[in-house]
Amino acid sequence: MSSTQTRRLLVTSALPYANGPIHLGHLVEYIQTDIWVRFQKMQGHECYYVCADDAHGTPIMLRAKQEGIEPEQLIARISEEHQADFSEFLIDFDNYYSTHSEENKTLSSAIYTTLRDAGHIHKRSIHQAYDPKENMFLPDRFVKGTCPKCGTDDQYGDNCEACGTTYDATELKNAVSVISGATPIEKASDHYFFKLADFTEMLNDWLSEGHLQEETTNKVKEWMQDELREWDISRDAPYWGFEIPDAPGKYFYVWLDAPIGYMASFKNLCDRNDIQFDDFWKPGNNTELYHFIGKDIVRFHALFWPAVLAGAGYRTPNNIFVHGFLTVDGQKMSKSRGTFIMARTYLEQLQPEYLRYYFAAKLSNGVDDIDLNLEDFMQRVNSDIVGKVVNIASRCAGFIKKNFNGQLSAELPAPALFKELTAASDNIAKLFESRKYNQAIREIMALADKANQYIDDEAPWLKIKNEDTADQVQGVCTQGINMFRVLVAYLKPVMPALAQGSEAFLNCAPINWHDIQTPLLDHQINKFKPLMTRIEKDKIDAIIEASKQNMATQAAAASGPLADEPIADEIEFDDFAKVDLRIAKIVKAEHVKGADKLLQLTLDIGGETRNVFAGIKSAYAPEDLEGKLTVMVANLKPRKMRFGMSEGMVLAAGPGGKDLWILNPDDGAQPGMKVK
RNA sequence: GCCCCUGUAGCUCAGUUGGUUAGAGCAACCGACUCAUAAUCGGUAGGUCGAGUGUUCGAGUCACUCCGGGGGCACCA
Repeated sequence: MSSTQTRRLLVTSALPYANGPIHLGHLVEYIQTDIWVRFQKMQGHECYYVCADDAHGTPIMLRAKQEGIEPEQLIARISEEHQADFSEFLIDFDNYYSTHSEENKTLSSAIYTTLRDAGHIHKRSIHQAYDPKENMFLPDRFVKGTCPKCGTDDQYGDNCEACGTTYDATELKNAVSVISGATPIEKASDHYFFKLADFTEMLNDWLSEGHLQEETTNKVKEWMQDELREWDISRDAPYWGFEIPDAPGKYFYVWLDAPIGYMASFKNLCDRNDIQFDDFWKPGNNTELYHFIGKDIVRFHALFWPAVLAGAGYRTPNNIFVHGFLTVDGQKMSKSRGTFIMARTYLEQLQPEYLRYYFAAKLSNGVDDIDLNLEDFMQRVNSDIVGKVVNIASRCAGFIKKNFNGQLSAELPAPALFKELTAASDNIAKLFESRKYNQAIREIMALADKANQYIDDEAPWLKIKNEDTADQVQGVCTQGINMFRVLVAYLKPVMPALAQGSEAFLNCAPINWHDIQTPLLDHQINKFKPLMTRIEKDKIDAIIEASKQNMATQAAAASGPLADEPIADEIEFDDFAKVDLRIAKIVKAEHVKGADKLLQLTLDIGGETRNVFAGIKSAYAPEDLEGKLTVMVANLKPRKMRFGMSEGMVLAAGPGGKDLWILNPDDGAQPGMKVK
């Protein structure tokens, strides 16, 4: 790996959406990328790391409206927050920009125009749900109603969570706009499509060149088996984004200008420095382009993006590095459990490098999810970094300072052992290069164990007491401190601040990958100060507690139940009276084979029993329900469901998932009593 | 529903093209040491490799089924 050639690399992380704060899930990617970039730079390569806020799209437009501000104000504020979080996590972008920029507008328009002129854009009319009150077309996620197939209420406009049917938003029954509560109408509109199928051959070739991880290639090939459909790249006004040059009232869909945002951010960097943009984006140059992304956006990056680039005369990426998602304590991050942790919440309690180290210790080059196990996190960081690595410097520094005036010896007493550590350099470099950080960390820690063993064997604390051996102590500790220096060099991409602190202690120039072959000898070092302290349990508890509270206040503010689901239109008393609500006793509750969300309930309503399927499996175990009283709609027309007839409906409140609560009458109510 | 990934000691993970008594770190326990941020060193113990069936002379490693976890099924960013 001692490549003497300087590589030229451009690296990106996915653009965070300018609609909310950075959380630990996001950070997996930025930390993974940052480590890789720092490693490349340490190798002496010319490497640029760019990113930007993804600042367009309907959700941002709506959120700004809700807050009563302009979208520009919203994205400016979010961008500031994002950048503060990244910077404190030591994510060292060469440029952090926004997709709402002149550069991006110019590039998006130019790319679109080229594609259009080459015949890759197709215009046709489509029918879409339209909110007559807000005068806007509604994305599927902004329409809710009753599933046309199974009759489940409160489903989004794309597919039914209960029966899994997919449909158009226009097919929903009793549909309402999530924004205004109005009934959407169907309206035709011209949309612009990118003819992805034109690039089928190009993409097949590109895939077979082995650019992607094996798992990703397989996934994309699977998609390629179906005919590649046209990709809708336009949205109707009102929309927050760039207007399409030749189509007034039509805007680029956010997913078109977002990846172009990578280019725009880099363009902005080039214009401020002496870098040739075309060297990195035009074909035929000896530069490398890499995108780090999560597995949720593979489709956009591995199909659309290369096709768009190729169609517009640009180069395609060398690779797209896909990583998995973050789970916390083995499960999806959860707001109610307090494991939906914001970057800011973490930073208020703990240092960023703990997390950088832990992620590094778990990240591989695969797409598997990684788990942040909080107990393990604490133990691992404390043991590896504080107990093993930093300890080496800590236990040697005192002797050197006290007995030898801070002066290192002129030679190493165990050069072979030192060589053993430095000889690992190539292998560790190879592991970083191939993003097997977990293996690199394992190697580094094994070396740290060797260093501690050496010091134990030499027992400087005994040697110092004996006049015959006291002068050996300088050598032993010099050996220890030099081994520490090698370890810090290996860890520097992961823990740059630790490295900086170590450089101050060692009184040496910034450590790079290749210096370590030469030990520091006959050299004055500074007083040792703790370079890293242990993680304490109460800090972690504080993070969980604060995360729970965050969510509570956030839920209460902008996106409360009333905001999410506005109160429906007024009704007459007679309309209400039609609904016959009865107290019901749950006599039996059981799982339904094959159903993800349903429980089958047997309800006693005072002499009569009803069979009801309720979509509450995510929140209740059958045994928790049996014997309970609740409220049901008793005169609802029986509905045939996949698993049988459902003869009524149980009333429950809440957004869904774990957060779902069935109604409970006060004590004294009896099965069959009418609720009025 | 269809599809993908995943399930190895208490925890986090290694386990190469199927081949001898399944490995490591942390935690636990015992011992040593006291230079060091209750750090370090040596040792001990701990696993029916999610469950079952199959293929095979032989399976953690291949196939199928089931169970648990994560995710995808575009127009949602």
